Amino acid sequence: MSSTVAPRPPARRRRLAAEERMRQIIEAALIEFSEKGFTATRMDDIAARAGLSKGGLYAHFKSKDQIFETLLFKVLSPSFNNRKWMLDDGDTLAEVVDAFIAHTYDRVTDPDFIAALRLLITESHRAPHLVDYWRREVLDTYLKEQQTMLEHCRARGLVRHSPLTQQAELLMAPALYAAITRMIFGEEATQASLKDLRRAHAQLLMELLEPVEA
Amino acid sequence: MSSTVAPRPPARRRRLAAEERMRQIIEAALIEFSEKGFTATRMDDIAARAGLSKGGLYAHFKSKDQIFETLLFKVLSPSFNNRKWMLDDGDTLAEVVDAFIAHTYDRVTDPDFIAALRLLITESHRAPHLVDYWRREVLDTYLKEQQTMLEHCRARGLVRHSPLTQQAELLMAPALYAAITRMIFGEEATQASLKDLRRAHAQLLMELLEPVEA
Amino acid sequence: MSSTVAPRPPARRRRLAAEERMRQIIEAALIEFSEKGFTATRMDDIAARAGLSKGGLYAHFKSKDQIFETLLFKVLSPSFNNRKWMLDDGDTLAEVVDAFIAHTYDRVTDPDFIAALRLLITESHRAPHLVDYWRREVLDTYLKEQQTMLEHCRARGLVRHSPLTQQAELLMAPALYAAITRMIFGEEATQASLKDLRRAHAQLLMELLEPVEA
Amino acid sequence: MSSTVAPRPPARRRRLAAEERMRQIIEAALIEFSEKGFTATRMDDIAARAGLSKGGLYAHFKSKDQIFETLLFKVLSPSFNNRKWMLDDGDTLAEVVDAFIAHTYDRVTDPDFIAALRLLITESHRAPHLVDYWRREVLDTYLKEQQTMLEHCRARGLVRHSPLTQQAELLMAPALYAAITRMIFGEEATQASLKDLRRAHAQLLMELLEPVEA
DNA sequence: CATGAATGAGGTTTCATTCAT
DNA sequence: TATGAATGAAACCTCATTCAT
Repeated sequence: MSSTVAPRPPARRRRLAAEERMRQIIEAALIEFSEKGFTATRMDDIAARAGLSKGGLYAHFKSKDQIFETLLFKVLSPSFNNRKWMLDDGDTLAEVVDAFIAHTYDRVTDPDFIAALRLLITESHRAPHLVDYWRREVLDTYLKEQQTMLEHCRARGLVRHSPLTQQAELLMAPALYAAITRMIFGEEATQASLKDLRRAHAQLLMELLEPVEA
Repeated sequence: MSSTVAPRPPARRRRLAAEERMRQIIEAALIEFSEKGFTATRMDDIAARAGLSKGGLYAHFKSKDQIFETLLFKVLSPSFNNRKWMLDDGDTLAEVVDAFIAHTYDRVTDPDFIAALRLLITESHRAPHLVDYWRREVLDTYLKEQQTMLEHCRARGLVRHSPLTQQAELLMAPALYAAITRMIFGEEATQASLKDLRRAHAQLLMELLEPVEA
Repeated sequence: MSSTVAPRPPARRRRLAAEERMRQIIEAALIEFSEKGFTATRMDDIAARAGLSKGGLYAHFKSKDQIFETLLFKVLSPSFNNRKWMLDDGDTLAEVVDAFIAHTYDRVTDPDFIAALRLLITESHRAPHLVDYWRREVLDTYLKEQQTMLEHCRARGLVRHSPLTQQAELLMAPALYAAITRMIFGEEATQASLKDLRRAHAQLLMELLEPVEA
Repeated sequence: MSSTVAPRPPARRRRLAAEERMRQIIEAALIEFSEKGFTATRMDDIAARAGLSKGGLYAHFKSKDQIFETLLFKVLSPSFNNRKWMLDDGDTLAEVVDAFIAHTYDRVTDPDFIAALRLLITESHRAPHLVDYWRREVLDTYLKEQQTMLEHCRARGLVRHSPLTQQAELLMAPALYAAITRMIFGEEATQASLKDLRRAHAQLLMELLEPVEA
């Protein structure tokens, strides 16, 4: 891309606390790995984005693999996925659905989330143990919580019984569709269709959850 | 030099053999690229799976990139996506939905389809022109056809108006969810949940499309 | 040493049978490893001496370690040490001693032998299993054979009983002394003292083995 | 800044500490260099063994090479080789031989001596001037002293004329054999054979030096 | 056409040395 | 002085590509 030789700014040596540097490295790695994949990402890429030299990475991580594992561990920890997808309580169905849609599509347009999801799809095979753990302890837990919340809303007469209340995955499937589309076609190319899908998604939830009138 | 010129071998045969070899190479490349990504796949890997030596590949393709482009071109051509996702006509809603679900989940469990989708997510940025073309000429066309078909069914009183009839993506979003799950967790680990999701997906379609009784 | 840039002869690519190349590589490695030690030897050094490029080495050996192990295995196999140290039969004690001394000091001045011994001293810890095997199966066997031969000569009245006939190591200890001296001080610096030592060594054997007159 | 100037710590003490540190570093370097060779030894290894950090080494030595030279200089100085190999005077031949054997094999089992000898074999080429000096001023001097001592004993009728009295190297060659064996096979594996060799060595000296009865 | 040895560019990793703290 | 993060120059190794056979 940029074939001009960099003018080489002498780049004064900056010494940071190890913890801070590690944070920067992991953040850089998330972007690079997600954009290009594990193998196509060079240590130089990560180093440049983290603002130190290639060799400097090795003061904090033993290997490229270890950077990856550390990164994936962070990305898969419950705290990373900060509960914003959650269906929440509310006074009316419209409120509940609107809040859910808002949270969900915030997430879908969050670069860090897209990056993490892409990482999971493309490179999760490199750390099967982490992925197994994540599925059992994070994803399944989240789905069960959703289900419980739906039951709760149904008990209050806020929603009706529907396939969604059986399989919480259906709640967010359209948003995943949007995320994948974004991954493949890019942000700009999917701006418009995202809005349409989001609106239709909301309508779908309303239609499926609206209690039948007596 | 001093010997007689070797008789030209029958051209027809050789040409066929070459074409067959190329098919094998592309098939091998699809699997390897999809499993490991473009950069992590070695020419040796493709060669081994295609049953010839590394050097032999270069008799058929000029470079790794050319293999990739040829492969992506095939994968993105309408013929690869052999129309099985299509919502089809039928006599009752149940028939229509059942056929759609059957076709769709056949696809989701087809290794070649999973491989192609993964390739698209992971490596599509390597050939933006192909992806652009595919979106416009194949994907959007397909979605429009779906929409038309839904209109047709509605006109016949087979389905009712619903968010689905506005955004055909919603029709298959749960199946995409299943496909992504398979990609991340593998075939074995998602066998059971796939069946549940499939059933719930069918119910969802029924509930959303069933005409309201007068 | 030679700070001038090599004029880079285009070095036509020569394709050899794998076996022949491996022989050349091992021969080159023996010299380089022995001269500089394992770690200080670069793959480039071995490659240059073997007449191919660094990358080419990896067509024949998986790693530097594998080159080393293969080399040590060859060096420690009985065939490498071609039995020239052996005390042999003869008609008179002088003949026996002269033959032994000749064989032994031929060995001590053989660059390949010096290289192997140096390798053994400096780098044997890298392959303890090979060294263990060698001690048990090669060295101890050789010492036992020597002892047997001494017994045989004694039975024939050719030599008398002496500490040497109990510990065959004493037979060649002075030659090892010479070898070590050569290693430390180099060939040129030890030329003269080698001759003196050799003569004294022969006299020592005569004096210790000469049967006492009745 | 606003506080009182720190009182200068007693200069004497600090200087001593530095000297002690250097001693520790050199001792650590002897072990590490001897075990792994110069190139394979990392500054970290030396630092760890000397009980400070890598950077700390540079407060005392300018470079790895300087550590090495300083070390070799110490190891090759006459004081290091504290005269224990010397053949000494005595009242009877048995006494002389026993003392010599005791001193010599003490040396052979001294880890520092083994380390130094190994260093000499492996890495002496890095400081040819030191080695040259050592050969001329230390080793040859020592051999000459031995020779003189043998002459002295012979004059007293304690020993007879023999090849040993011509080439003092023969006196200790078997001990060198033992040392080399120890280097290659390790301490444990050579415990038993060392005792045998030592006994035979003593007998050999007796047999070669015992004056002939009139 | 096919093979696989060979090349050379480029990637990961190591490590002596420097320097901010 | 001491520490250890940071640098940069290699070193090992990989792999797309070429080419002799």
